[in-house]
Amino acid sequence: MKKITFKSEYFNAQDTLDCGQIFRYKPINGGFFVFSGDKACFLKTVGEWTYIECEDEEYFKNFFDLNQDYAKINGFAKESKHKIVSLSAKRAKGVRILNQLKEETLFSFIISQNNRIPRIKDIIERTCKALGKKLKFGEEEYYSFPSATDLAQKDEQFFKDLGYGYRAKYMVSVAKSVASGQISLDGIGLLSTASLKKSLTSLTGVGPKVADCIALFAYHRVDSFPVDTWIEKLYREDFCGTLTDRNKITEWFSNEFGEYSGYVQQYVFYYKRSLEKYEN
DNA sequence: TCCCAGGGTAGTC
DNA sequence: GACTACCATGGG
Repeated sequence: MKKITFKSEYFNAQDTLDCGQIFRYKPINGGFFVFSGDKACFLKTVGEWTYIECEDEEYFKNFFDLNQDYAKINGFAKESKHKIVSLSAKRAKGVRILNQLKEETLFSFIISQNNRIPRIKDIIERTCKALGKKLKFGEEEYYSFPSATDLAQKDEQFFKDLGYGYRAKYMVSVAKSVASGQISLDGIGLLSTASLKKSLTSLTGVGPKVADCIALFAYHRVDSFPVDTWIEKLYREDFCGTLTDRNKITEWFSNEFGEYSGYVQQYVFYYKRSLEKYEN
């Protein structure tokens, strides 16, 4: 077991995990088990220090985006003329954009459509338990995220029984497209962000918002700005926006924040949702 | 009971 | 191109 120790005021384990970009993690002893594909680690933040315990050091260094200059990123957002952005940047300064696996992110965000985060987590956990490999991280048992090939062998009823609802048919269709090589998730990584999103939305069940999330969380396309119901609400309430077409709202935000779009989006998404939690 | 959730598809005009 | 009904499920 290796231990990576990292000092930064721009890394908070809970804030990074709890902002809807990742669905497989589990709190323990003030820290978290974090799962990605068939790998696992333990993550804990104490003050400005963050500890990562894992076997595959290089994988998790990249996973937690340790090579990015978050002082610069957060600084950009803090100086924004938009009050909500600078405020969010201060409150959510420990949020980072993870570098997640392509297949896992694709299938996870297909589940996410018109759904709630706790329920997304439950469905993914049931899927891993049903199809993943049983593994151990220290004393902790966990299941790997199943491959597209494994998913492609199941029918619509299988996914319905796991609680997918109407998304079951999307899983069947997309799993077959990926498993058959009809689309190469690595191959499309060579494309421009616009072409990458176009390729992703060619899959049944992947629309513009889900494609934006995959581009951001699995391909690190930080010029993406996913617009969901929360962001649309924030756009109206905090930016006094008048556009109603989500594609145009995405375009507006991307033009406004350029190469920092993805980071700004996570800051404001986290802040807006945490506000709602405290109010209720 | 209705409303909503990290929306997308297919049909209509 | 834009508008809209419909899509499962579960929590508030």
